[in-house]
Amino acid sequence: MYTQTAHTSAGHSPARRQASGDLTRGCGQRATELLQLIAAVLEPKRRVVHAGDVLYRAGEPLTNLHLLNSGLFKLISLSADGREQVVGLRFRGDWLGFSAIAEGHYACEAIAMDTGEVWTVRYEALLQACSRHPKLMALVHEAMSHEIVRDRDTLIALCTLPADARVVAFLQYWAASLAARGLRSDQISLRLTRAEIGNYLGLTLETVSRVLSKLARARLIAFNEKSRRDICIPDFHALDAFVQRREAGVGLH
Amino acid sequence: MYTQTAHTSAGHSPARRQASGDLTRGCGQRATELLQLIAAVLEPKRRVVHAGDVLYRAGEPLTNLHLLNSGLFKLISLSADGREQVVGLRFRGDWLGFSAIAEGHYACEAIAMDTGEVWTVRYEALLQACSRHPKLMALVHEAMSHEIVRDRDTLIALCTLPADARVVAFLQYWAASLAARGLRSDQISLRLTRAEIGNYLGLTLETVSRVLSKLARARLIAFNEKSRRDICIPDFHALDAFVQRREAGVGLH
DNA sequence: CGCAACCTTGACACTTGTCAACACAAGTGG
DNA sequence: CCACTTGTGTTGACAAGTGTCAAGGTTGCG
Repeated sequence: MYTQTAHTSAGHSPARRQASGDLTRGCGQRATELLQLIAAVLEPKRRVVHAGDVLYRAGEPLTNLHLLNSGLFKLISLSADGREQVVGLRFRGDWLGFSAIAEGHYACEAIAMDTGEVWTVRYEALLQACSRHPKLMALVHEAMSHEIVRDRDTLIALCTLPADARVVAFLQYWAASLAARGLRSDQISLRLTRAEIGNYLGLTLETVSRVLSKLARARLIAFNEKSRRDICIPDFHALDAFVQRREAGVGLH
Repeated sequence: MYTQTAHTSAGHSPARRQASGDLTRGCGQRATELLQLIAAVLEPKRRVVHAGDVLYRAGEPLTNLHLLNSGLFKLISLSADGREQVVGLRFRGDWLGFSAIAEGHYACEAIAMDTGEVWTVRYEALLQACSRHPKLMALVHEAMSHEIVRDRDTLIALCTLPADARVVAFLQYWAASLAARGLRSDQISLRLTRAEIGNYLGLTLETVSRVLSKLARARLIAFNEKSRRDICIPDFHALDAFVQRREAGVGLH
């Protein structure tokens, strides 16, 4: 789609897609490592949450950071007129609240999409613990850096991919997140409505619906009989190929 | 349809303008504070760069982080097929390299757009210094958090704003970045081509050019006679109003 | 049963990308 | 000096992708 060419790149090829394959394995381990270390060093407050629970709201002063032990959260940025924008999803091992550190108050709202367990630590206590435990500090930095990278990848997807590729990328991201945590990834149950997915991807709910229908017709995904939010991915490779084809097709002329 | 109005979030969104009055001062101070502390504690290597210099390339192993004392950098993410995506801009006081911490190697390429001075510190040394100096650790965390917030704001702008509002938001972001560092912000000299701006905003260069021409016709901006990359903003408020009107759904051309 | 969410599908409009042509400035080499 | 090239920016005509609007279907629930 963008005909701007970039030769000079020969040296290094990030190969983003591929890299995430490796990334997933390491990630699950790191999550466990982080959780264990936190448990040992900081005695986090543990708390069970249910779908719809609000962990924090935008504007609240930052006193705690949260670590997701299980479950699923969505992060929502609110504008004055009440419109919402989904700005992120969080799985096991992810932190919640990093974005609050800069300004001292939460920049978004965290809502549970499912039953799960949240570990909460005081930010001050975490800072002190980091001073004492270099390993912990390194892990926290890694987690923040990881969030930066992930946001950047999202940005690239939104900037460069057409609607159907975005939806596919979303499914792949979700599946990869499951796989990284050792769960089966060919059978994913989206906890989001079409409107929320569209919101997250910068699309309308109708477009999301159409793309999913198209993918289903092409047998690249299959809906569960009961719920059209439960999606089966028979062949990841075929999905990949689908996106590649779109990119190549538009790119070459 | 797009009814973003001013309050909370800072960053790319038009909302930031109001807040940036306070925020800019704080930001400039923080930058100075950070630079002083780093200079005192870590003896950074200082180095002058010129337009086009490459500070690091994607894939290089992370050993150093960099702090921008003056000048301007662009961050470029390269995909396997050679396409480039501008994923960020960096000004005085900003860090370069945070995204490399997670994976241990740089995730993008940093290219100087102008003459400037870069301070470089070894990442290991920074970690150790953070253990000894809680204040430094807090500042580093703040900086990373700030990067997360900024990326998120960019994301929202790209997801929710139409083309002309994106360009306006980009100009406002640039002006705010200058103002935050104590420079005059009504006279900004973009160091980017139309293609680069479009790339950053998820638009084509033609669209960027058209929007800028339209803004100039409406007297909301003015080009310098010599270079059409030097842009004058006579009235920030009028620019804001332009975006608001677009969002309210009033057609105008 | 009615009601409220949620999802799907179609018709149409509009924003934006694509393609093409041209203008301009800065080099470069004859 | 001119011709030529290269990079950049502007503008127009057209097409494609996506949003908008509207209608109807399904599920779950009081």
